Amino acid sequence: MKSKHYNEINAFANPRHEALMGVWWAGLLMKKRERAFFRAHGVTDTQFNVLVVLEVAGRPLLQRELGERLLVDKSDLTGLVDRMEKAGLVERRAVEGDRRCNAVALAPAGRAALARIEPDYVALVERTMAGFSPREIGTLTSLMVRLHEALDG
Amino acid sequence: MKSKHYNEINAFANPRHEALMGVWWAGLLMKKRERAFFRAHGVTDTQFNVLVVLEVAGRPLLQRELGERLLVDKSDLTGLVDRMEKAGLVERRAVEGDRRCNAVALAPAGRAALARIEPDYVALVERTMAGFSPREIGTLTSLMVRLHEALDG
DNA sequence: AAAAAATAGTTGACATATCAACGATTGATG
DNA sequence: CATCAATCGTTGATATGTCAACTATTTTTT
Repeated sequence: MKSKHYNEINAFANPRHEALMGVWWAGLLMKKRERAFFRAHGVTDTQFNVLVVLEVAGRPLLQRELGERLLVDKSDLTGLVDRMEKAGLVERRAVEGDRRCNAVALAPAGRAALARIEPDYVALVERTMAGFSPREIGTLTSLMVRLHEALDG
Repeated sequence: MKSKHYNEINAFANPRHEALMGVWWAGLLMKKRERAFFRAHGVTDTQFNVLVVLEVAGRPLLQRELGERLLVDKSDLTGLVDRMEKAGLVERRAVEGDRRCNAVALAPAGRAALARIEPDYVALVERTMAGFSPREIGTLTSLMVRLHEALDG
């Protein structure tokens, strides 16, 4: 991969823009790297995120709830859950008392995929962040929290 | 938009993962916000990036060069340049001495779009980062540079 | 309860994205 | 110079992502 041209997009010689662009660029690099990593493990990065969210929630989630947690549009969830259901990773269940909704639940193949992939994923994260001190990790997290508020709040 | 569920994906109670996830999340929020911003200005975010890269380069670029600078796959550039050419934003030019390549050049509508959109975009960036001190901006940029190396180097 | 508003999910149109395979060309090597 | 390898772009298959319009079903209002 090896991208060399980051500065060539930083058109505005503006420190604030440079910082924001750095975050954008890092997000793009992470996305690409994760896509390759999860592909080698038999799922897509988005599908893995769905599995993790279901695992953390500890209960089936409505497609709406999945969308909120993953910042995925509801209209994309239809196809995403379709594909995951076809692969046996999750299953749709009827919801008592509201026939508008589906609950999406982890299926056996989904739990198996989580158990198989998570250790490698954690190791990848550790390796990536190995060069940062605990203090720097804390600084980074708190800057990101404030950036989320600036972007979203 | 207003996303509330960031922590619910942070499955691993791991500070390094939390920091990395923060960057991932911020990148996603930026992507979504920029998509809406540029849509309201009549282009897509990816297309605007193409225009900026061409402007900064100051010369027509091969599709390959565009791809390197934008982290966009060459096979995606075919369609991207097709759509931008159809919209009059750029034009393909033959390259002397190498009939394999296209050079992509800014067209008048592309320059006009840049002139029209850039001021608003800069203002958006300024507004987003207004809550960060110059020192914090510097810290953020240097953390991002190191993260790029960890992800890509 | 009847009408109106809100909600969950699907569908369709479009724009990104990735990878593999391919065609045309050019460069490198013997 | 003849072959082989590398390069640039396109195409096709698949997966994401966005938005708007639509259906079916609750919930709210009156």
